[in-house]
Amino acid sequence: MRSATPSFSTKERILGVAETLFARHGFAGASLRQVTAAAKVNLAAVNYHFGSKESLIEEVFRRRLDQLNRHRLAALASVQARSEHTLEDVLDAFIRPALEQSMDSAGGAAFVRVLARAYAEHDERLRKFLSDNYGHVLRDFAAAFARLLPNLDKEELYWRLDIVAGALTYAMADFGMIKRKSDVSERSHREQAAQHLVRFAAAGLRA
Amino acid sequence: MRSATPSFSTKERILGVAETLFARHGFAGASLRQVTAAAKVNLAAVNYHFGSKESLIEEVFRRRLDQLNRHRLAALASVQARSEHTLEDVLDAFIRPALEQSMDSAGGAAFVRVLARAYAEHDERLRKFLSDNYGHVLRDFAAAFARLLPNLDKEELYWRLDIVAGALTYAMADFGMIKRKSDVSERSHREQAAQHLVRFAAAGLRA
DNA sequence: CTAACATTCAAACGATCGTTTGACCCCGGA
DNA sequence: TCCGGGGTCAAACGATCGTTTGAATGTTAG
Repeated sequence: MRSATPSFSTKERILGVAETLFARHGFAGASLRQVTAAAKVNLAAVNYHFGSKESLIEEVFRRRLDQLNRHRLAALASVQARSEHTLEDVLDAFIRPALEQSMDSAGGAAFVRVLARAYAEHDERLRKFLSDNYGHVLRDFAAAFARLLPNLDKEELYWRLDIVAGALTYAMADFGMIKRKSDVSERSHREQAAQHLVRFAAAGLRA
Repeated sequence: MRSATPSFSTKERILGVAETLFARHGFAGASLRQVTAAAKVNLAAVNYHFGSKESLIEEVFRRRLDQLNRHRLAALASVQARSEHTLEDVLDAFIRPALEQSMDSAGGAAFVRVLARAYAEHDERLRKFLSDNYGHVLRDFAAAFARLLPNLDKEELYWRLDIVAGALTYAMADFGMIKRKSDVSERSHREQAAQHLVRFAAAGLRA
């Protein structure tokens, strides 16, 4: 009776609210007092459960990225297991898991916006954390792209992957704001969105 | 180089330093005390010359965007004056002025990173300010794209323009960090970069 | 029941935030 | 010469920041 959502623990409520507020106001812009107030928990709960604001931020990433990158690597492995696969297949393996996550979980849509923020922030600590924990995923995909584009020299490939990654991150972050025709369901809308992104990125990589 | 020369007024030094620190730490992350210390001016100078931190942020944008968008509109008009012009021409009119600015002025490179931050921030006040003052430029370009892509319905076009704008903003923001071959000059490097971006974006829009 | 531990709570810590104040300096026009 | 206003300055304002404390409460095992 103490809370409207007693099924969620204090830790989980903090993570969920922090995700939303970090997406909306940035890491420096959202204060722990705003987070704990919205989560209906005591201010000290953050430092008790996570140790510091910095660690809370990392935990917000870890909770989603572990699952997301597992799905991405699985999708990539599935694609590469086939005798033949195209650039579009690899791009789909990268994009679709992010779209799925932004759909199925309530905070998933907020998290892709957090990701876009992390992309824009050039904060050294945060970049190192992401690179240390999830850098191997991006390297695997880069290798897959390199195999499919043998005529492109390495420097040029990295160039384009950088643009593609930035474009995809921004595009996915803005998904929640793009109006859709009312006669198509949410799922088919995202389905179309994924196909558009894949074709767009593939055209850019092959140009 | 001559960062603390007395030939620059207090106002100009504040604007220059604020641009750099906003690019590095964000609008909420860079404090007025950091700005005024780096600019070697008194803390109160910001509120004296600009009124508030919010107004300082707007002035940082205004100083660069006025010139940037003037160049963009001039380039667009020049392109459209020709009897025939392609998608690549219009994209070039949008991209090249930004690249020029990021090259010729010392703080220009920092400013495109500030722009990328503004893109990631969904702050209501900042978006309204930018939309009110520079929205007509984007509308002019959107109309030019629509004329060149008559088979694309409006909804799909806005979709792709959103992706393209995000990709270009991000790519330009990261220009300073992309390694270039040492045997090509800075100018020719940017020249190649512009061509790559244009071809990449055109392929995505036509896909 | 009691002891031991886990969690929550109100309150306060020192640091830093944006902003304001009022004295002070410099300098061109009476 | 004096005056007055634009500019700079150190200092302080109240608010808010992340973090810490110690007591109160809840939970679990012996």
